[in-house]
Amino acid sequence: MIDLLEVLRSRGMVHDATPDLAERLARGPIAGYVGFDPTADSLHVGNLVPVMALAWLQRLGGRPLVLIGGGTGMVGDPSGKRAERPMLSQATVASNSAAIRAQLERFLEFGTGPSDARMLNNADWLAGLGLLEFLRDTGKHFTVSYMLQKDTVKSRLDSGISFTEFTYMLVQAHDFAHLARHDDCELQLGGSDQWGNITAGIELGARRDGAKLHGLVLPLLTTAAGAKFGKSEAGNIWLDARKTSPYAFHQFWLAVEDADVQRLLTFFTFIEPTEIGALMEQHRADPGKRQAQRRLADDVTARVHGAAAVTRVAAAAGILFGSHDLTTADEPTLAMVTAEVPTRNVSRAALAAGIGIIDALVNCELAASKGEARRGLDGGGFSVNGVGVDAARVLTDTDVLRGGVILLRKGKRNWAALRLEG
RNA sequence: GGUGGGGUGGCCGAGUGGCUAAUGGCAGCAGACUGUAAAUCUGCCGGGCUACGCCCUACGUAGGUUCGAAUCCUACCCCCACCA
Repeated sequence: MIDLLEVLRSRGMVHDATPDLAERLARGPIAGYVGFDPTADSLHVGNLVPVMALAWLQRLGGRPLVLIGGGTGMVGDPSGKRAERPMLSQATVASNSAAIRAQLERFLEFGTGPSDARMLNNADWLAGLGLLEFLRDTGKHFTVSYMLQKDTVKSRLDSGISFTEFTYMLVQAHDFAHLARHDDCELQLGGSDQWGNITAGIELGARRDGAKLHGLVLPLLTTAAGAKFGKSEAGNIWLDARKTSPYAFHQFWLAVEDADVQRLLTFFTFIEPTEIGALMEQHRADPGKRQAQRRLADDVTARVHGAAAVTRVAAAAGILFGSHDLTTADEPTLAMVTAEVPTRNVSRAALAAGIGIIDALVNCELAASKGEARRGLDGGGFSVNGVGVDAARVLTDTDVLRGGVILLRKGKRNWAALRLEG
């Protein structure tokens, strides 16, 4: 039987793993965990690599544990000097966790069976943990020199690291050992930056409890251009449809550059490597068709937003990017488009009086400020119903298309709709 | 507590009295070319306005000197290194 390590390796998803993991996997299914910060009420695509790893773990018979950092989220990893990490209230953690769980259900089967996923919150055991108890049971097993050798600490010595951050690895180690004791968890997965923290947990398990624990870290995903993956001009690409519309989500994957598609297909879909190979073959034969990107976008969007969303969104994109003349498009076609695009209402009266293009653009958030709108207009970056406009343009009733909308566009692929109300 | 260094726009990093809304790089946005790709070239890149000009806000914070300050002075806050 193929094991987790083989599958992930064949997909280039193993950055490093503890040496005995292969042997352990050969003996049977394993429970493994990944930690997530409950700092937002949604996951974003950057979080998806470990999620996929957990999904593979489950597909191969293992039991995925999702650890919500309700406790560590309060102290951990304060980046930036001014941005003091916000204290999350229990209520926020609870609602964020619930939202994250709902998203994870798209990838994992939750339940109580032997290979069903479970969600845990480390606040449950960290909140009541006393300092003395922690120092005795966990701190005692680590030397400072061991901790100083960790890259995460070493690289921070010059720029400064607080005691809290320094201690973070012990808290995470404590979590791993706790899960090992109480939930038979023998494996921790995470990004490659987690290696030090994971091995600390393995150390603790071995020294204190005589447990044999394992770790596997995934590569840090960057684009071919070296940029951080998962951001667009609008910021993070979220799984939550209210934060990133299914249309925008699908577009994000569709616009991926050639140099990245193959890797993204292997990371974010369950498609077999041989099939991906064949797909890339097709893609190279006619890159302009973007078949690989289409497959990627459809696959991931279907998993996150459902197959129906893919159909809708692809149809809308076909119209928006096709050679359709929007001014003559029929109502159903336009309805399909406007359903996928951010929409603002305008009153009949306001439109009759005429709406300046600058105000309209700011109003529908295609421009962040009037100045930005003006500059964009000067550069020829905006269009109304597919026709380029300048700053003097005023929107009136004559711009209203069938179905009562006006379509505004910035650049090639940022759309917004004004809907006539009443 | 001492000594030294430092806090500039999303990030990095110049700038030591007016020519500075602040060089340069990165990131970002738009245009051209393409394939909703890359590369390349071009423009933009604090905000507002009844605009070829004007008004706000901005160089850690608060005062001060000056016709004029990111640049000088004072106090304070914060960060870093070494020492105690």
